Amino acid sequence: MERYGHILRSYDIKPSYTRLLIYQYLKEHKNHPTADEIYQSIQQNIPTLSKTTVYNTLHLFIKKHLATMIMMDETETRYDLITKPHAHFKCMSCSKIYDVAVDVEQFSVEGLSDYVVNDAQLLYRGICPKCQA
Amino acid sequence: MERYGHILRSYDIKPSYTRLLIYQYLKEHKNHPTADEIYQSIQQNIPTLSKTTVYNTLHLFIKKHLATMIMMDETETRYDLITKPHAHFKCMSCSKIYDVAVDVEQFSVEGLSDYVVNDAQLLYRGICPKCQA
DNA sequence: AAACAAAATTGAAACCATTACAAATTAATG
DNA sequence: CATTAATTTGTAATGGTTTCAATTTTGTTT
Repeated sequence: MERYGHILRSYDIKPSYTRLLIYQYLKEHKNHPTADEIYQSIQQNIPTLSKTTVYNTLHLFIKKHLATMIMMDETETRYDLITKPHAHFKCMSCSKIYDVAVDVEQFSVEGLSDYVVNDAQLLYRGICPKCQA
Repeated sequence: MERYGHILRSYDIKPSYTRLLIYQYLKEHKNHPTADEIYQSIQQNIPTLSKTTVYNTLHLFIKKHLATMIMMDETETRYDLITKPHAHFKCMSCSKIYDVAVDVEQFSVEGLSDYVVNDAQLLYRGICPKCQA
C-alpha cells in the first residue's frame, strides 16, 4: 500500500491514507468502478469515510492526470442521429463539443470478432484552439 | 417537416407530430443537444409538451437505431487510471464493460492538429458473446 | 512542545437530470 | 360509433453528484 506513495507524489499528490487506498483500489480493480463501488469497498477499512472524500480524491486524481473518467450512458446525456462514424472533441476549458472527422471503421480492433457491435464512439478531451490563446 | 415522415417510418417509428419535430431538431442541430435543449426548443411549437415525452421519444429513436446517445462527463461516471489507450465495449444486455485492446494512437485523426489532446476514449456498444447464446 | 496555519476529511442538505407511473388524450381498428 | 391500442402528459420519486461550512488532521513556526 505504502509502496504507492512515491507514485502519488510523482503526480504532485500528497499520499494520505485515504488517497493511497483509493489509488490501490483503482490499481487492483480494472473493471471501471463507480465512485460508489470505491466507497463501499474502502469504507470497510475506513469506517468514517465520506463519499465526498471519494469524489474529492477522484477529482484530484483527474486534475493531476493520474486518472480519467469514462462514461457509458448516464445523465446529462447528449443525443445524436446515427450517421457516419465520427469522433467528438470536448474542450475542458470552454466545454464546447467539436465534431472531428474520422473513419472509426478503419480501426480494425482485434478481439471484437465475437461481439455484435451496434455503435462506436471516439472521444477526445483537451483544450481547443480558441482556448489556447 | 412532414418530409421526414418516410424516414421515421423506415425505422418502424410512427411519425407523430412530436416525433417529427424532435427528429427535425436532431437533424438541424448537430451540436449534440441535451434532452432539455430539445425540450426548450420544441416547447415553443407544442406548449403542452412534456419532458417525459422528449425522453420517451429519444429512447424510442435509440431502440430503433435511429439515434444514439453520447456522454461526456456526467453521473454514474466510472473511473480508470490513465494507462495505455484502450477501448471499452459495453454489452447492452448484461451491462458488463469489457476492455478491448486497441492502439488508439494509430487513429491518425485529421483536423486535430491544433487541439491539445489530454485523453482519448473509444467506446463500442453491442452484445457480448455470452449474451448471444 | 505549544500555537498557529494550511490541508484534508466529513456530513448534511441541495441540486438536477432522469425515471416511474398512472391519468388523460389522441390515433387506429372493427 | 364504439372499442382498443398507442401516444402524451404531469407529478412525484430516484439517485448520483455537488455545495459548503464545520471538524479533524497534518505541517510549520516560535
